[in-house]
Amino acid sequence: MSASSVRDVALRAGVSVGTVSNVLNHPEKVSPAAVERVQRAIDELGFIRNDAARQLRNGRSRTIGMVVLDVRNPFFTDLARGAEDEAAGSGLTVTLGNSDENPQREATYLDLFEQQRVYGVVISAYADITERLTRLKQRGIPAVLVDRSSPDGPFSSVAVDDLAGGRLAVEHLMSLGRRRLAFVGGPMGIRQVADRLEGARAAVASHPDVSLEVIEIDALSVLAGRAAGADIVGRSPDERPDAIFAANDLVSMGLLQAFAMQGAGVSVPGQIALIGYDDIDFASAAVVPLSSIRQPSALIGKTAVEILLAEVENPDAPPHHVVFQPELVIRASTRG
Amino acid sequence: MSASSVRDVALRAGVSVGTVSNVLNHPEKVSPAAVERVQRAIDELGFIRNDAARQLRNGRSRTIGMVVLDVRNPFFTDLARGAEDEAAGSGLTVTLGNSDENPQREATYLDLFEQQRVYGVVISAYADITERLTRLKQRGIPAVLVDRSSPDGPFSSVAVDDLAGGRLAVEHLMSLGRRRLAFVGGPMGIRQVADRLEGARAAVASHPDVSLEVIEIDALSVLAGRAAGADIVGRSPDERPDAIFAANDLVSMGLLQAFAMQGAGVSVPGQIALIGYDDIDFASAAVVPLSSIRQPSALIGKTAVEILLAEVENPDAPPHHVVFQPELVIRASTRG
DNA sequence: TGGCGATGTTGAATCGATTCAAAGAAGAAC
DNA sequence: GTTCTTCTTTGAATCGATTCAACATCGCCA
Repeated sequence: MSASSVRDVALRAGVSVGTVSNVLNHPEKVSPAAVERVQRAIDELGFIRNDAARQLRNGRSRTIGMVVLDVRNPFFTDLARGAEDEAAGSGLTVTLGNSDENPQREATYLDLFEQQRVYGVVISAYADITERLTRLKQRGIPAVLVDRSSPDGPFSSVAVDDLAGGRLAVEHLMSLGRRRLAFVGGPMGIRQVADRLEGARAAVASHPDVSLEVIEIDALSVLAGRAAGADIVGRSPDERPDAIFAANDLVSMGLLQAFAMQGAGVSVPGQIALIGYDDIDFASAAVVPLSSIRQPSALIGKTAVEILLAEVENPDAPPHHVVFQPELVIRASTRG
Repeated sequence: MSASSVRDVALRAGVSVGTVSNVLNHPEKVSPAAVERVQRAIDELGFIRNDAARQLRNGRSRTIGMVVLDVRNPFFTDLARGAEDEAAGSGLTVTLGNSDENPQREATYLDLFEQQRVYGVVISAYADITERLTRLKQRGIPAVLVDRSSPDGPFSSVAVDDLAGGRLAVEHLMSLGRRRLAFVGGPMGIRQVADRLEGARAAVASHPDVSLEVIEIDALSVLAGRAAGADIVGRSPDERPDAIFAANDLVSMGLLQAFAMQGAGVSVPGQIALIGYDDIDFASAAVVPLSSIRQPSALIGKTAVEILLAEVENPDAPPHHVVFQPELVIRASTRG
């Protein structure tokens, strides 16, 4: 019934608690005979280490805290999976929190992780949390920002060049001969969104005959995309854009749903060419397979954890900044 | 730099550690003046409770461990979200683990949760883990099975009636006049898959003119669905089924991709009607919007946590078993 | 035989929050 | 002034794994 402790194991094996602990943590320091006896005692008693006690003593937990903007977005689950696999290699776990683009929730998770004295934090930030992260750092908890390039900031980051991504997307749309472009995304407070838009603007800047309308939405979700799409459908045909760059694939899927809806009858790519961002699995399975800007999601997560591990080893090293390049994936939604 | 403890707070506030602890946990037992002084000291020192120490003393953590078959399946993220929201109401957190339909990973997570002395476990089981769960229970850690009806088992469960779901799906396909049905799903070791198939078989049983072919796949993923779809496309047209019931929406999306692929040219629902299971958001955004069997995913998660909380209060109560009824959602893939 | 190094083992001290029996303070009642 | 209540506060003991200085043992060589 009651859990057994190292003391019970020691008693049973006829050794001291120190030896039991050594068997668990530094078996090379213990004689084979003792290891054997302790192992048997552990098995017989069904002893399981108490993590809380280990943590208390060690001062830090074996868990990495991760916060993402939206767990329902496959991009982030892929990211988390990459992080988890890398962490597992060092015997660490990942706790995944979902901020839902809500500063309140984001802060709550960071507080929680601080209470838990997590090993480190990997976060796709929404609000400006420099202050909180600084406090964590003072406590000895390093943080790595993901999906956000902040080459000047005090914290390490792993990101994809969203400016380049935005440029890629819009240049592709222009290469199709489209001239009345629109960007659908938001909230603009999200750095990634702002960067993608900025990249788009830069690409358009050198083409005086091309216009770029910005349609701001309040979340990067299928629902928000669908609502924006319904608005566009409601316009007279000549006021609609002839190509849309959506801030991510969920939004572009929502747009597509609105366009394909009975009675809407906006053809993609005929009337409107459509490109998204992230290249999630579902993008290729949409009504019209969606073009997208691919990010190496799992690799981003993996890299973030690698950096985190390095920072725990060497807390005073200057921040690392890794930037991956995105890749254009062309499918039916921008073809023909 | 170094974190401050209750001792530091007590010193600064000029009270004893007991009083500080009482302010944190039972403020009603402390005089307003003392509460005020302690609060100020906490703020000034930036004191943050050490969870490991609390846990060690309390014997159990404030985290619920959850294991699902596939985090990339929106059904499970919805489930997790429902659980998380309910848990938050009681000041609890949820750690989400992903077994990937892998008994090894599943076991690893359960071990980890046992080490962590989690508050309770919510699991969508893959392998037979009765033994492990029993051990957890002896340790005082209750478990609730989700997405699996086991009315006779020793553990509480929250599920959807998959037999009924299978029946619903197949009856719908038959009502369209289809006669050469196929079930695509697997591995059969997954109870939910087996139940859905059994429901399908039961529905077919009373229709001697209807056949049900079983196409077993090795994972419930888009990829596995696509592979199965390619096989079907490779058959001569008169050997193909005229309706398919897929074990979940990911599989049906994979099938659909294969059918819609250039050169495949299998029309849905013209040549093959297609219905999935779970009714994930993406199902309605597919090439052909997919019919499905809807499960109240968030509600399942929420209910599981409710039961868990009750079991911690009252460990000796007999297991609870909740079964929700699924719902048929008809879309273009089985229309016309 | 004594001395030295190498190798293994010991167990008290430690991490930090919580608990609870005991002591203290303030007030009420006689 | 004394006794009883009631309300607060105190601080040592506790949870369980880990650490590390001190101790024991053994073999080896001078």
